[in-house]
This record gives sequence, C-alpha cells and structure tokens, in this order.
Amino acid sequence: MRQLKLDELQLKIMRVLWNRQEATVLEIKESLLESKELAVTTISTVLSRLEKKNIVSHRKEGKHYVYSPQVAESTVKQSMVYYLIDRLFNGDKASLVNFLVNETNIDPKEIKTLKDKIHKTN
Amino acid sequence: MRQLKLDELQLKIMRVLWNRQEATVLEIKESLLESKELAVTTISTVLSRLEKKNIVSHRKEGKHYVYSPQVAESTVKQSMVYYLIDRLFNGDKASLVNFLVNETNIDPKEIKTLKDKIHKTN
DNA sequence: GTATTAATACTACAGGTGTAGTAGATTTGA
DNA sequence: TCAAATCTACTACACCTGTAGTATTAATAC
Repeated sequence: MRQLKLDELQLKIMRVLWNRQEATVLEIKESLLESKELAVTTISTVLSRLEKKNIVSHRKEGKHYVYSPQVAESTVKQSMVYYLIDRLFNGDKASLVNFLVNETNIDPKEIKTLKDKIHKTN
Repeated sequence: MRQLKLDELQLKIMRVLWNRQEATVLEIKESLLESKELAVTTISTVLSRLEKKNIVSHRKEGKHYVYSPQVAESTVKQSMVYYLIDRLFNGDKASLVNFLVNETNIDPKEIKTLKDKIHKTN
C-alpha cells in the first residue's frame, strides 16, 4: 500500500470509526462535537474522499449509510510513524525513541512501565 | 509557535539547511540530487514560501541569496512528533514508545542502548 | 557603460484538504 | 400515493503544496 498519510480531520473521523467499528455520518458528527461543530456535509465529503481511496467503505441501512474502516488503525499508525522516522530521524527508529526520552519529558511512572516493557521484550 | 508541520519537499530542503547552516538555492539543488532533479525555480518557490512563514531567512551575497534556517531542527521535530502523538496516540508519549518497541522491530543492540539511556534518565 | 549572463520574482496550474451550500433522491407518515 | 422530512450527491471555493515557465533585475566582463 502506498503512503498512507491522513490529515487532521480525516484522522479524527477515522478514530471514531476505529473505536466504534462502524458509524453513520450523524453518529460521527456527534462523536466529534469536542472542537467545533462541523456541517454534516463536511463529514460526508471527507468520508467520500476516504472511500475513493479505499480507506473506508459503506453499506446502506434503511435511510442512511453506515461507514466502516477498511484499514486498521495500526496500519495507519505504522505508516505515519515510519513516515516521520524516515523524514526526521534518518530512518532510525531508535533515534526517535531517544528523542522521546530526552527531548520530551515523559513522566517517571511512564518510564517505569516502559522499562518493564523493554525488559520483557529483550 | 503555531502548528509547525512541514511537508516532504519542505523538509528535504530544511534538512540541507540544518546540516550546512546556510546554503544558496544552487547548493540546495545539488544536495538534493538523490531522488529526482528539481528545477531551480521549484526550490526557490518553496524557499520563498518558507520565508513567508519565518521558517527560513536569507541574506544577499553578491549575485545570490544565501538562505539559513530560522527554526531549529529540534523545534520542528518536537512539533511534528507531538502532532503525531496527539493525533494517533491520544497525547500519550509512552504509548508511542510502546508502539515502537512492540509493533516495529528495533534491533536488540538499539534496545540495549535505549535501556541504558532510560536507566540514566530515571 | 553596455551587452551578456545568471539570479530572483512573478505567475500558473494541478491535486489534496477543510468546509459547506444546494440540488436531487429516498423514506415515511398521513 | 403524495407531501414532508431527511439523506446523500454534486458543486464550490479557498488555501497549501509540488512543480516549473517566463519575466525582470542585477552582476560582470569587456
């Protein structure tokens, strides 16, 4: 699969779909009311575009469409994380982890969890 | 500073500037010949746009302009990494590290270095 | 000082995204 | 079955990016 880079709003919408497996445009709109209120048509438009790229699909249910994701969250994560690593960290994963540990302050509790995790992994 | 999200080509160009402190359009063009050959004007255009956003600046030197970065690489990294964390990992840094350790395979040597680092940090 | 040369500025255009209005289709209540 | 209600499809538009051609300006060699 090609470069899978989703933008802001696209991601917000996908997050809803990933969380609920599927949703209608209205349901998505409700789930998003956090920030600003978006027009239903706005969400529809974004969904159509995502569908054109096979990132979501829909089935008809009575009056409305029910959308569901066609790519897993982890696939997108993977793709976007790698994009960042390639562009910003010379393709060096560890270098990103490093950056995270050094240049941002992860709270000690989190570091502990992490340590355990890494111990187990190794 | 607002959302600092640079795109592909913009980043490529910035990388050159970050590495050399400063460079002329021609120098940047040379440094980029890896992938496809870009028109000088293309690079110029991108630089102008970056300048409009105060991401680079230039001074005149004889016939040509010498560009230099106005934002540090780490600033952009920071911004972009946080963007990803916010959008994809619920703002949870550790969760990204986790993802990196679990869902991608970092080579054991790297994990060791990391372990040391984390030990020191804590 | 003027012609030549070489850089930058200006203009353009296509494709993606955010955002939404309006027209058209479909379901449903009476 | 027909009107009202409610969806979706279509159309639009502004802004950003990649990409580059052409015009203009400035440096330089005679």
